[in-house]
Amino acid sequence: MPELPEVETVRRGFHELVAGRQFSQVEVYRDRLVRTQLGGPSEFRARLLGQNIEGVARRGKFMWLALANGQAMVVHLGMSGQIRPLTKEQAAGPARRHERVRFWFQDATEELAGFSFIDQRTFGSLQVCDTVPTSDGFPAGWPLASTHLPLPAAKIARDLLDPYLDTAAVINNWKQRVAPIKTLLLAQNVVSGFGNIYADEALFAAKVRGTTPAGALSHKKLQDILDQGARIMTDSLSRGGTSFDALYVDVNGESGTFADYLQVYGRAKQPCRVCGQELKVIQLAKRSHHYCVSCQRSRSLPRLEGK
DNA sequence: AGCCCGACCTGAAAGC
DNA sequence: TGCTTTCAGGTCGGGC
Repeated sequence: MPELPEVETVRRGFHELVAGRQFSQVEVYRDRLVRTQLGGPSEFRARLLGQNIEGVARRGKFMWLALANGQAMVVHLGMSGQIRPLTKEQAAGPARRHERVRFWFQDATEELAGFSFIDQRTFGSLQVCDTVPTSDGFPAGWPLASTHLPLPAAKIARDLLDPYLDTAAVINNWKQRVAPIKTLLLAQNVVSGFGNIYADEALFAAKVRGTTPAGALSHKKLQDILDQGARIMTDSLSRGGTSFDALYVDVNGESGTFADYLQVYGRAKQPCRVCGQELKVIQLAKRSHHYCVSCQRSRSLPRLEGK
C-alpha cells in the first residue's frame, strides 16, 4: 500500500518520465478518479492541454506535477494507484484493464508517448488546481524549491523525510492530545507519510503500544517514534518500498522488497523477532494494529489535570 | 477543535 | 462446486 517510501519511489520515476514535457491529450476513462476536480472531467482535461510540466513534488503521500502556469496536478495513489509509461503503440491502443486516465505528450517518441494512471480500487485521485504559499515560507514539497503548494495539500503536514519538518512542534502537539498515538500517526495533519504499515513498524521499534494516549508518552518517547519512523522509511525507500502483491509497483512495474524486513505488520500469530512472543493484531481506530505484547508494554491513561 | 465512524471500491480469500 | 460474506486500505465528510 503506498505510504511515504512507496510514493517517493514512484515520484522519482514519475519525475524522470514527465519533467520538461507538454500535455497534448488527456482522456478520463473513469470519472470517479477526478471526483475532486472542480468542473469535473472536462475541466480537468481543459486545464492540462498544452501545459508544460516542470517536475514532480511530494509531501507525505501527496504528489503533484508543477505546471509552468503556476497550477498543479495533484496525484494521490490511494490504495492501488500506479503510474506507467506508454509506448507510442500502447498509447494508440484501447484502455487496459484498470487503466483510469491516460495522458499523451506533445513530443511523443516510439518508446515514450505518454503515461497512464492505473488504479484497481479507484481510491486514487487526480485534480488540477491553483497553488497557495506555504504557511512557514519554506519549500512546499520534496524536492522542488517552489514555496507554493496545491490547495488540497495545504492541510497536509510535512513528512519525516522533509528537511523543514518542525519535530518539536509535532511533539508539542502530541503531548496535548489524548487520542491513541497510532491514530495520530495515521492522521496526516500533524506529521504526514505514515500509513498502517509504517505506523505499526515505528511503534514496534520505539516499543510503544499503539493504543497509548499520545499525551501519556514522554517527550523522549515521542521523539523516538519520529526517529524510528524516519529510519524505517529511509530504509524502506532504499529497497524500493513494501510490496505484498502487484498493487504497488514503481513506474517500471517493479515491486519493492521491504516486506521481507517488516517486524510486526502482517505477522500476527508469528513469533516476535526480538523476544519470541506470539505477535497480536487488534482493531484500533477501525484499522488493524499489529504489536508484541511483551516488547510494547501497555501504558496507563494520562492523569488529566484540574478542571 | 478534537475525536470517532461510516462511506467509498475492488478482487482475493474465507465461509457456507 | 458455486454463491455469499468478509476483509484490506487512505481520505473525506458528517456528527457529537
